[in-house]
Amino acid sequence: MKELAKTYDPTSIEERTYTKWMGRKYFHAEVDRSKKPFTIVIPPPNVTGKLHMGHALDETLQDILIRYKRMQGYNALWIPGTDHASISTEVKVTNQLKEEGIDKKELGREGFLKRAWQWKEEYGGAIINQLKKLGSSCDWDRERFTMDEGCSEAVLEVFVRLYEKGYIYKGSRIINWCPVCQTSISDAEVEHEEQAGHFWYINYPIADGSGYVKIATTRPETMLGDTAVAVNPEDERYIHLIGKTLKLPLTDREIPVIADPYVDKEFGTGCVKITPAHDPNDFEVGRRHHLPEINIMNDDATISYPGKYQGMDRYEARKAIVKDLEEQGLLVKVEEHAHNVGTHDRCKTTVEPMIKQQWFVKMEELAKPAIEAVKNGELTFVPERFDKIYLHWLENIRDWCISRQLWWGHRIPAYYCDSCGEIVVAKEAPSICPKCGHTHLSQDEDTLDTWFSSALWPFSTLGWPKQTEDLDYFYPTDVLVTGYDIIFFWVIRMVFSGYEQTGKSPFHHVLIHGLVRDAQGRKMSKSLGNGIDPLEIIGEYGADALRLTLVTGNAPGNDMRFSMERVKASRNFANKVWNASRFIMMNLGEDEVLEADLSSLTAADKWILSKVNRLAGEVTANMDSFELGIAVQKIYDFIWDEFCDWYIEMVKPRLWNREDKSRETALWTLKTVLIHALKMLHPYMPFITEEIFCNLSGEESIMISSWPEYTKAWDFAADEQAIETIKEAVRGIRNVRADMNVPNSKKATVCVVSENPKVREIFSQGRSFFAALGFASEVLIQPDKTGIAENAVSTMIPEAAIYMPLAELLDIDKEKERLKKEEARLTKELARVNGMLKNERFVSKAPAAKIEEEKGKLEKYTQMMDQVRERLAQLGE
RNA sequence: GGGAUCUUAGCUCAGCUGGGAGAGCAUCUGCCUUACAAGCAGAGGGUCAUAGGUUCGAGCCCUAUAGGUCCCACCA
Repeated sequence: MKELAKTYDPTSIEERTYTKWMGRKYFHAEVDRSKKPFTIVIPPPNVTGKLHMGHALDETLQDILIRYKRMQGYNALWIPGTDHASISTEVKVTNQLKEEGIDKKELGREGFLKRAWQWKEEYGGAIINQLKKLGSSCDWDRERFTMDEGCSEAVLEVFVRLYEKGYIYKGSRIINWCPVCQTSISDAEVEHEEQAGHFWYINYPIADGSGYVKIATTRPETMLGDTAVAVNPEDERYIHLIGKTLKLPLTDREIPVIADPYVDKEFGTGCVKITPAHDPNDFEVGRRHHLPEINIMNDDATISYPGKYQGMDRYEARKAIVKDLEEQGLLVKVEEHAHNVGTHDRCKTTVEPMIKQQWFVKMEELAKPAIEAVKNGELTFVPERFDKIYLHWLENIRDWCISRQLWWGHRIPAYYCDSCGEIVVAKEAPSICPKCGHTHLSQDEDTLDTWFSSALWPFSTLGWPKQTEDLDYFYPTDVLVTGYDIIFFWVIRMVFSGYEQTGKSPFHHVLIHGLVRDAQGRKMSKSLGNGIDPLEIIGEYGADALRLTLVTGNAPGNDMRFSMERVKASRNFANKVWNASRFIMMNLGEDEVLEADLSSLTAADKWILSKVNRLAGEVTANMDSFELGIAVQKIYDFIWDEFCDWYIEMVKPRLWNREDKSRETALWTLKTVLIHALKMLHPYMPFITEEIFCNLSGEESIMISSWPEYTKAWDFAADEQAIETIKEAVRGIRNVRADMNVPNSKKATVCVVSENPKVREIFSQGRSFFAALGFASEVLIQPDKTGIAENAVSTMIPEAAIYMPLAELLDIDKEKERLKKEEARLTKELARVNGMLKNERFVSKAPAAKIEEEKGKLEKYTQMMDQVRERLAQLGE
């Protein structure tokens, strides 16, 4: 047994403890058929990333679950790893090259990839080390990377399978194009934001000179690509125009007026310019009417349409076009108009819809089992409300554009015959064209969306496509912990991929958490500079304090605010635990072996055992239903309020007295209850609990100790009740002393009067600590008021009256005032209870237990009221 | 346009299947009581957004309203 320092210093302990855990391979899990597996895969942080509060929360929740299950005897496996993060990494490497004066394109694909891998090796590990600082008990021997050999193999396998099944196709579709990143992006990557814009009304002359058709647009520059104007077929205003030809201003082209029900008669002018190549709706209309698709832009969003505007940026062209229309008298009017524009979530550039050849995943069939999974309960979200979000997205899903015009990522395994153009999709490059026999085939230049590989993460990390032992045993995983912000990107894609490739949901539960915001409730962001670095918090207050802060008072799916006050409160709790332990260890002898049989325990001992026992039951239930915030709150309250503030104080007189026969049982109880509580706290605060546990128990590690279970043997309801009675008396005494301004140093005789012999027995047994807690010089216990001074101060509890002869201090008026306040409170309570019990409908309809409970209260309050009234009468009221 | 969510003490938030309003911080009053001043003992402070409804009973369930946040959506 070691002496502990006076305040808890996390820094040295955390480092040493984590090294110990790693050395002993506690985090490592192997297939063991004698145990049930419990598996979590980490949401792989980006290799470009630096640990932020969002990660800290995410990892903390996972670590809590893993440590909990490990202690419960499960074979707990937490697989860590990182994501290659195609776009962000590519941007970072490109910028790094730029600083060296190297142009990515000049360097070439191979050279670039070499640099990117170098970059990954150099910086990619940083976040992993940061995760370790949090105490994460990941199996680092199984660390993976979405572009490592195994994951890449899985990607190829899935791509080929889906292609052969017809679920992956290449096609010319309208996609979202980012002119800055110069790549296509998926629908999920487009953020819609409302922007203030304009509505330009423009006259398109009718070719036969019979007038104009007035259209309204928010993007006049796209008119260069117009190939029709559409009206609603039922719009009587325009029926006569259908089939006519219009002169497209600023061009030498003529375009038809067509009818399509897509047009809303009520909106704008009822005439819509159709630009199939630059608007998703127009694209659909165009395909329906076989309209030409005229691409008017280059990849950087400059105008490619031949003529005056060629080479201008899209916004520059907009101004020029508006100006020219105005000069030609074709601009009718301009209105202010707020509309939604799509932006690229990475770089915030306004996305340009464009028609391009891209690879897509056909979603309709794949989505079905994923929808069914939630509907039939194979997959559950915590909290449940995310079901709707998930289902709504899946039920309205569109095909997934998976090709990216980037180099960093999984290159699409499609090969084109240089001679006949045949497409071959295969895991390995074909040496010969199966169609024409030509020997030159070149691979598709594009790479896959970064989420394509993350979608396979729960099984690719376990060895899939090989049917490994690991896969068979650890898959499907149990819980996925992630933020609501990536349900669409990741969760959905993992689920349908899991069903398609493995026939199972990749996990049973999805625990959703919210965002960590700053103290003002703002998102933490680089641009605002309001981010708090988790590592700094760990350095100053310890990982345990940070972890506790992140889970307390937070319900699943809800955002939270992070403030230093809360961190300090957590740190203070760590210190509290530390000092309670220090106290116990100071009192334990050097090599004392403690043994206690339950019959030798005092009521106080049984009371605290009973409490910690019930706590174990409740905490287990809360944790099983992912109510981690509630669970830790209960542990916190137990340790601080019940164990430290009451039990330790109760037990002190027994410890001071070496002769006391119950000293040993007190020590045993202290140690036993503390260990129990530490175990429950361990998943939340792994470091401090490990340090104390090892010092206290001499055992190897709390991590591998067993989780406390509720046991009937420790259920002592009668003793709990007895101690609660004494606590009530102590509270009463403390109140009296506070009200009367009696310092604790001034001790007084305390007299307990109760007609009930059982109650007298309770106080008699708890005499020593009752005296200590109530600052009594002497405790008298008697059946009646014999010998009690007329002017003693009193406080009432059910079945007993407590008197304190503080004659010199007693202010009769003040005493009356106190009693009257009590009388008023009781009157209110009695009115409430009587109101219920006299209500016939309550008595006839409420459950029997509830009625009994209220009857009990009635009795208790009546007794107290009698005592108060009697005392008041005695004082001449 | 659709949907979700929030509105509880001065601040930040809990409150599980409906059964006497809670925590942390802050404020105030006493305490350096031999584990802890990062502490101990107390106190004050809330018509649980508003209006209805269901129920013996509503912070919790239902409906509407107001305000905030977020997500989705092809009205040019």
